[in-house]
Formats: sequence, structure tokens, C-alpha cells
Amino acid sequence: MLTVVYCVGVLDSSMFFGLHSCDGKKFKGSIKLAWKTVQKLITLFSNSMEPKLINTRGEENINPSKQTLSNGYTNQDGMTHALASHSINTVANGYPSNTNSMIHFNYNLYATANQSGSNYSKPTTALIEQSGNSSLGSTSVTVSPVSSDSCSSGRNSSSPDSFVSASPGQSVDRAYSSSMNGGQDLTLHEFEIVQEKIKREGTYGITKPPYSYISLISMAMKQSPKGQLSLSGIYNWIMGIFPFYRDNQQRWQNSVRHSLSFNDCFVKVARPLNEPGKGCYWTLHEKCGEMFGNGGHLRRQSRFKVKERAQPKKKKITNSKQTVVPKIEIKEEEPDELSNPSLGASPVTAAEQQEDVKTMQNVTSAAAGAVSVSHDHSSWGEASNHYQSAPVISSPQIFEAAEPQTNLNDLYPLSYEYNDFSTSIHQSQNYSSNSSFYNPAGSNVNDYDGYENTIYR
DNA sequence: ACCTAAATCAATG
DNA sequence: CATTGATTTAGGT
Repeated sequence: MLTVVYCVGVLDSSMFFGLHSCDGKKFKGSIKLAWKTVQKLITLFSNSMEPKLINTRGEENINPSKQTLSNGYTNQDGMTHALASHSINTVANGYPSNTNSMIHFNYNLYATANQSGSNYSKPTTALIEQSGNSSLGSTSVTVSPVSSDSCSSGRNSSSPDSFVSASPGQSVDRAYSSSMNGGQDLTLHEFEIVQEKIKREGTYGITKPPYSYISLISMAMKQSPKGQLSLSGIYNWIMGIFPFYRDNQQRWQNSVRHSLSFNDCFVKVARPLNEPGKGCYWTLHEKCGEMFGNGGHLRRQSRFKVKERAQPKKKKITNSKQTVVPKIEIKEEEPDELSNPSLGASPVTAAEQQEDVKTMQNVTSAAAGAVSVSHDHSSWGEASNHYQSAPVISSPQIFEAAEPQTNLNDLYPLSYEYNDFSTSIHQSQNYSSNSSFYNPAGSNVNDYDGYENTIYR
């Protein structure tokens, strides 16, 4: 049994859903459902609030002997799976709409329907049951409507700039620390809060979320099964979760690209040679740690920097007081106990350099050990229906032989097997000490030089 | 008020 | 799509 957690994208004539096993053990990738199927799903929702088993063609399964989830959100392990509601019911501006169907997937109609109490506005979560055989034909889908009459109202015509506040209903414990949540990643915890809000209200709403782009990108990456996403995957994830970002896409997407390139916490992972598609994958630097350990997700205490640019670019000095602060260089392997920056477990022996302290405080235990990620064909944010893409297991010697990279276009030498999603989906990436994986922690951190370059400004 | 992270616009490849 | 510069905005102290 798989749970459809998200609609992660809308392309041409189909929608993509992120999948999650109900036992919480295995991630199964994403599934592409044709528009016809999606429409049938919604029709089923509209006609009945009862969970239904259907196949990938939207045909009802008459033998629903398998387990279904009553609420569509929570499975046996107690994990919360939210949403898809607004994703199914709404489509970002510019998304294709099927004008021949009774259901029009465009936002304006959604707004209209929502205001008129249409069933279209009902949040939905679908369950997909997959047989042992991974052929699409044998895949069935259970749809389980989630009642809610508190969907946010449809958008108005205001520009996004008018939405600047967080949801008033969001009472986030900003002081939440890893010591309070068993060491869970703070960003993922924040995402759980988002999920809960969506679960509660049906949609996140059109307000601008109180997260910086860096935070949003981090969330997207961390929730992805393999900790990496393509650019479009990031776009889709953000739009799927936060309706606010279905507007002004050129603006914020440019900002996302800028964030990815500018911030050392984001590193590129090469797309496998045999994999179609353009662009690379992006992942988090394995040493960036809890960037938002200060409790807020708008602004980090300090930027995560890898190393000073060898030849700092000219910086226009308009103010004599303005100086180019040397970029913080990561040095030394992380001590074992850096788990909680909020507890002040600074790895730095002394604060000779305040900047060093600030940087290192961002490094947490999550940074220790190897990052287990691999090229991900099936991330939620990806327009892909590759259920079981062959993991790309890069031989370590590839990296051992790699010269220090100085080309700005060089990719982050990450290509790790990802083999257990169960521990990582809700607990950040799965860091493994398996020696068969490339272990960047085993090398001097100064080896990082080259694959990113940022000036501190 | 100040510092600077983040956002924005945009040129370039 | 990716990088970078320039500039503005705004969070946090």
C-alpha cells in the first residue's frame, strides 16, 4: 500500500504524485497519473467521501481487500502524510487545463468553485496500492477523501507582495530544538508543521510562507527521498506545497536559481550520463548542518561558506566602512557532539574567530558521516514515473582520482547509494557510515575547495 | 542605527 | 539552466 503524498507536478496531460509506503519503510518513487485518471479520482471524491480502490486508469477496484487508511493522512507508523488537496484541486497559473473535461484544472476556476462550495475544493489524499509487480496496469489506487470545510479562500488578485505575513494560525515553536524532537532535522520538522497546517486547513493558503528561499529549497531537498532534486523538481515542490508561489514564477524562480548558485550550502550533483533531461541535481552540502537552528526560517545567523574564493572578485566599495569579509573556510572534521547548535555545543575550541564560531555552530551531527544520496529519478518533485530506477552507485575511486575542482561549473562529487528511505524521509537524509559509500567526512574538508566559490559580501 | 542575509533584477554564457 | 554582479529590501541585534 502506498500513500500518495503529493501531487508534485503537472505536465502536459498527466500529474505526478509522490508516493510513500504505508508502513513507512520503503519509498516507491513517484507515479504519473493521466489526466483522465486524475479527473476520475476527483469525480470519485465528489460523489462519495468513502475511500475507494481504483487502478491507475481510475477504474474502481471491486476487491478492496487491502488495507486502506481512513483519514488519508496517518498510517500505522503514525507518520503524517498530508495534502495533495490543493495540488489536485488547483493548478498553478499557466498549468494546462483540460477544457474538454468537466473539471478544469486552473486556479481561477478553483477559486470560483471554492467560493461556491464546490466539491472541487475538498482536500483529498489518495492512496495508491501497488502490487508486487510494478507494472502500471497492476497498480491500483485508493482514493480517500478528507473532509474539510475550512479551505482557504481562493486567491484574490493582489500581487504576492501584499502577502507578507505568516499564517496567523501557525503557532510554531521557534525554539524547537533537536533535543526536543529526538534529533530530527529542524527543517523537516518545520515541514511537518507545514503539513499539519495543510492537513488542518486543506491548503497552506495563499499567504507567503515565512520561509526564505534557502529554507524552502532545503525543505524540498530534505523531504525528497534521496536528498536531491532537479531545479524543476524544486520548483514543482514549492508550488505544490505553497500556492503563493504559483504566481510570479519568473521572479521567484530566478531567485531560487540565484540561491542555488550563490549559496555554498547548495551543491550540484551530476545527472547520470544515461539519464535524459537537462540540468543537474541539487543537494545540500553535507556539512551545512542545521542552517536554521536559530529557530527562524527567514534568515540564518550566518551564511554557510565553504572556502574563500581564491581570487576574490572585484567588489564595488561604495562605503569605506563596507569591507569584504573573508569567507569562512570549513576546517577540521566535525567533533562527534555537534548535535544541537541550540545547546551551544560548539566544536570550536576557542572563539579566536567569531566568524568561525558562527559557521561551525551551524554544523550539526547531521553533517557527520557520509551522505547517502544518489541520483534520484523518482523524487517527488520530479516529472518522472520511474519507480525503481537503478541506483547510480559511483565507484569511490572516481572521486579519489578527482582533482581538486577549480572550475566553477564543476559538480559536487556526490553520487551515493541511497538504500533506506525509511529513516530519511522524516529524519533528513540517511547518513550512513557504510564504507562502500563515498565518505566525504573521511577526507579533509579542504578538499571542498573548488566546487564552490562564494564571496562573502 | 547598523550589519548583513536575503531578495530582486538582469547580463552573460 | 547556471553563474554572477549590482542593488535593494529587510531581519535581527
